[in-house]
Amino acid sequence: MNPLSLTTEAEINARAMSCNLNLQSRMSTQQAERMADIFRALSHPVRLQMLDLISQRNGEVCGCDIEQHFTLTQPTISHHLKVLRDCGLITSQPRGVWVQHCVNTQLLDAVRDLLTTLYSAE
Amino acid sequence: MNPLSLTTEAEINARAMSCNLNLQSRMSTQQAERMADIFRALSHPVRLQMLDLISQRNGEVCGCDIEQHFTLTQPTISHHLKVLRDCGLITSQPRGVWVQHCVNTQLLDAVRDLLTTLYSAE
DNA sequence: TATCTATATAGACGATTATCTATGCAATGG
DNA sequence: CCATTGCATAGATAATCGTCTATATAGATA
Repeated sequence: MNPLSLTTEAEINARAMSCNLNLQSRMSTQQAERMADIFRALSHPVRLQMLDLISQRNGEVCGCDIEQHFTLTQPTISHHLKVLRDCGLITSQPRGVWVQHCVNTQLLDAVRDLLTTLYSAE
Repeated sequence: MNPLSLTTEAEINARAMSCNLNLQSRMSTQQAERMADIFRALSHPVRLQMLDLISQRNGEVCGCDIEQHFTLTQPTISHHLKVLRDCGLITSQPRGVWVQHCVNTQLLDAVRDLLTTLYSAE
C-alpha cells in the first residue's frame, strides 16, 4: 500500500482498518486461562444463584438450604458446589453433619478488577 | 430441635448453621441465565485475549489482525468472534473486504456491576 | 449397635463445545 | 471477467459438561 496515493475505496478502507497492527495482548496466556476457568464456573445460572444465596448469609449456609431452592437432585447440587470450590470461588468447612459455605469475595473483587483492565482502551 | 436446651454438639452446630433459612435469590432466573450466557462467552482464554486485542484499538481491528495472534485456523477464529457477537460483547461492521470489531463496553460495565451486587452481603 | 441425615463419589448418557477440513460468497484488483 | 482475499458456513469428531441413579461415608441419635 502506497501511503502517498490513497485513491481507491479499498486503500481508504485499508488505511481505516490499519491491518497488520501487530497487536499484543496485555494478558498472558496463563492469566487468560485462569480468568477463563473462573468465568466457566460462573457460566451456569444455578451456580450464579448459589453464589447469590451464599453471599446473603456468608458462612451460615449449608447444602440443604441451597438444595431446597432448586429443582435438582442432591448430587447435582453437590457437583455445582464442587465446581465453585475447585476454582476458589467458595470455601467449604464441615460443621458436624453439615458443610458451611463461604463466598471468596477477594477473588471476585480481583475478577471484577481484571475485567475492567481487560477492556479498557490502552 | 428444642431451642431451650442446646446441649449436644449437634444442636450447637444446628444453631450455628441455621438450617432451613428459606433464602431467596435476589437474582431472577432470567437474569441468571443472561449473566451465565455472558460468562460462558468469557470462559475461553482465546476469547478473553481477543477482547483485550480489540479493546486496545477499538473499531480499528479486523479479523486478520486477530488471526495472526493465535495458532488457530481462520474458521475457528471466526467462530470465537461469533460467540462474542452473539451475546453482545462485540459488534462487527463490514468495511469492504474486512470486518471491523468493537467491544461493547456498556455491556461489560453492566456485567461488572452485576457481579458486584451478586456477592455483596444483604 | 443400628439408624438416620447431610454430603460425596462413581458411572452412565445425552447435550454442548472446540477444533478441524472443505467449501461458499462477496468485494477488490488486474 | 477472472483471480485473490477476507470472512462465513457446513459437517465431522473428540472432549467436556450437566444431569441422573445408585452407592458410599461419616457424624449424630436412639
